[in-house]
Amino acid sequence: MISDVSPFRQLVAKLRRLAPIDEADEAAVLALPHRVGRARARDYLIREGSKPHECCALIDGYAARSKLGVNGGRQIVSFHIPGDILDIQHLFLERADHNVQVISDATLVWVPMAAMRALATQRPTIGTAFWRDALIDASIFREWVLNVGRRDAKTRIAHMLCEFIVRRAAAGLGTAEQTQLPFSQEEIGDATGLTSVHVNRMLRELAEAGLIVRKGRSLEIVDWDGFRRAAGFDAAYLHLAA
Amino acid sequence: MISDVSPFRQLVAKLRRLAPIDEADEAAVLALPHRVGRARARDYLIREGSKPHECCALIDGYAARSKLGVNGGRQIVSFHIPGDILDIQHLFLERADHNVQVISDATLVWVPMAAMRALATQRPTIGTAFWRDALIDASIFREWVLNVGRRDAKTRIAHMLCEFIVRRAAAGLGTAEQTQLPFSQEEIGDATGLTSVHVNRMLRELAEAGLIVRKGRSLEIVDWDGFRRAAGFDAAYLHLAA
DNA sequence: CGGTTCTTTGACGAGATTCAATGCCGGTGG
DNA sequence: CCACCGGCATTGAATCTCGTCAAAGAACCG
Repeated sequence: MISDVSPFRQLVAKLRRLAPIDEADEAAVLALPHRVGRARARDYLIREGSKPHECCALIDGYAARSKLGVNGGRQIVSFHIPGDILDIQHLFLERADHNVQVISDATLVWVPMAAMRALATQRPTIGTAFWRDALIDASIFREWVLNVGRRDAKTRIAHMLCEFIVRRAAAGLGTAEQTQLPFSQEEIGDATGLTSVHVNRMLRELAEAGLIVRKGRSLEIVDWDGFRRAAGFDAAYLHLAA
Repeated sequence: MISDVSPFRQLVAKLRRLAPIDEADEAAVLALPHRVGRARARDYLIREGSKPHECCALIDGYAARSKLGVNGGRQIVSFHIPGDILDIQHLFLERADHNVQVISDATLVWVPMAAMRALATQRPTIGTAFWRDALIDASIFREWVLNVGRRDAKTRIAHMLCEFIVRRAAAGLGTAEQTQLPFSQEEIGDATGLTSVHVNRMLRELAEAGLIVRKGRSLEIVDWDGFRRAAGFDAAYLHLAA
């Protein structure tokens, strides 16, 4: 399929939200050597222990980072939306310390790591955008430690969903009430440190409280303010204002 | 007290472990404008919501990053040792999204943020070291999400202590058997998402298993291999080899 | 349609929290 | 030097949240 839209459109939009990049910066991104790829739900993009030589960014679909516990249990440590760079850490770290998987069918753009590194150094504003992106990622991980460590199951699930919706909205991908959340209950469990069984029970309670509606396998928020309040969600840690 | 040792000695050593910095790089660090400060156990260095204009690094003592839950519960998200930069994130993010507290009496060096930022851009190798430091921090946060989300209480505590000991050893601050761990049981609980009561019970079991010895308020590992095995600890995520 | 994946529900058990009381240690001041 | 005090550590009992196991039902896919 030949498209008149650059595979870097979402990425450029994201970088623009992170730093005041100019036209030369944008041109440099668009000129990056690359290939576009597709992946199907559950495909691995990066495996723990590997040494990635390409950097990939999401064009369409959703992805998750995860680690495996000794008992075989999976812990998802973050979710990603179109425009996100999925492995900026390998600009400066050789070996992957976690897995990256898509959780829906997805389209991706792959760029040689060396080209990304060169871009970051030759275009300082883009370098700053990369820095901010990595630091915001770290802030999100900290919030997840708090989420999993100190919130009860219902609040925990709601908080994780709030974050996803707010990030999605900030990327111009739809408001809370419009968003169909793409997670299975098992994925929600793996992200919150709960079992899918318990996630199911909590979702039922959230539905009984009139905050969400479950339609088949996906769910929607119907009372955003109430939901946000139930989650105790404060978006400050996302550092959305540039 | 006038000292012939630079307040940047530990920091330079750390940067050297992260990237091949040369003598000019080192000279640039040593020439940084700065002031040395002291703090007492439990003092705050950075408060959530503030806008730091100085960057601080630990010279002596220990520190922790923490966030507060709605119910008032504290979640510690990382511990820090001498040489660590405590707020590299504020090079590119305006507002603090978490607290930084010292957990023992400590000595610190403060550098204007603008000077640190200039150092990172004018000395590319130091910039790389900063990048690696930030990315390794993020890797540690990911491991903590897994730790708190998917490991049982005893393993969780052991894992967190293993990490601390290994990082300390990597900084040349003593081996496992020599190390007197400086944590109260409440701090261990806040770091692992447990109550101090339950931490107490788990420490007793670890002691009964002959892995640790508790002396008054501090504790020591007596069987490092066994302890490491009990924790299921694999140091890969610390990215120690440069 | 047939198989697979995901959801739902119940009964039971385990692990962690809560509450409350006691003991220990180090520091401070009389 | 001793008495007191505050911060931690320790312990037990009762409780509760969440996990485990198991089975059945619903939605989606080719």
